[in-house]
Amino acid sequence: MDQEQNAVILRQLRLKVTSQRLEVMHCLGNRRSYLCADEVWNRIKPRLGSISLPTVYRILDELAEAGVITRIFRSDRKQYYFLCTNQEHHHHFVCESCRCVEDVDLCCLDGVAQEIALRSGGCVTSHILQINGLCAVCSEPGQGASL
Amino acid sequence: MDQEQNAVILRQLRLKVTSQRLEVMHCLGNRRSYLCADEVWNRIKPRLGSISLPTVYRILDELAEAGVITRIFRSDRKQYYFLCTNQEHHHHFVCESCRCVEDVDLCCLDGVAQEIALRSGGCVTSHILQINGLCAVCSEPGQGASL
DNA sequence: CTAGGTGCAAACTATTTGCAGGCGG
DNA sequence: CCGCCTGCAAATAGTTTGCACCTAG
Repeated sequence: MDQEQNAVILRQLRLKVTSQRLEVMHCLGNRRSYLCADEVWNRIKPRLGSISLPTVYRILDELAEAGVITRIFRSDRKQYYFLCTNQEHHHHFVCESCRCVEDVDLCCLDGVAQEIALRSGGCVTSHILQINGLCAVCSEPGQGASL
Repeated sequence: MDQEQNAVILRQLRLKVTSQRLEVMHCLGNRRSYLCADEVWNRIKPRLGSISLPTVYRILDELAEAGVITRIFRSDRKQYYFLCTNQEHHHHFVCESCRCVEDVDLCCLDGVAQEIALRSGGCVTSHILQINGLCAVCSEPGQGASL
């Protein structure tokens, strides 16, 4: 059961352990792909009896701020969320077809920060790196699930 | 005058050369920082007499699709646009304080694409890389303009 | 018991769309 | 003069907010 681990995470963040928060975390934690707010909502509604959409938004937002879940960028103007347990600094390879996400360990941030410091004197505080493409399954001809 | 260069770009994209399109390009082309749609709108309105906001949205969108301008990511859910003339593959260092943008030539995409191909067999089609921080001026204590 | 969390309904706001008229090529 | 482009007004939709009630600690 991951509920206990999720409860520990919530306590560390000084957030109360509520069934709503546990369900949101459980929902995202049990998949290798990302979801948007109303998809999370629809999945956990039957399990909780009911939960309001604003609550889902609030929970997703606070978990993302805390770094527990990651935002996935897409060109529609919706927010997507992915939960990964990898604590090391890393980035994501996101399949445009089936929405699955794989970890990518390579990151060139050190080099970039150095270049910026040397060239202009600015300092780096954060960065966004997301790789888009087709996963192994979806890049097989005729295999892709369409979004 | 950059109007003639911008007109050439529009013709290459098979877009009609209209005063609205020229003004949007001129507005973004004359700065080292990014703007959102309604900021562009407010800046070019007086120069054109009038222009509608939906037109600004349409122009920004088609220029971004064509790769003439770049989208800048921020956590509010607005779209920001930056025009840079650098045709080489590169990324941007974005100052969180004054909105200025500097080019960053380093990109680890090749390594990443290789890692993904080797590890799982997926293929990379695009990537997002944006470095956030404070530019040289804004990282001086007491210098930063606040957004 | 009490502060933080949730539900509800309503507001907000960035962005999009349909359509009629306008103008660039 | 034809078809792309624009303006207008209205709609869309994701997300946020105010407030009263509730519940975890």
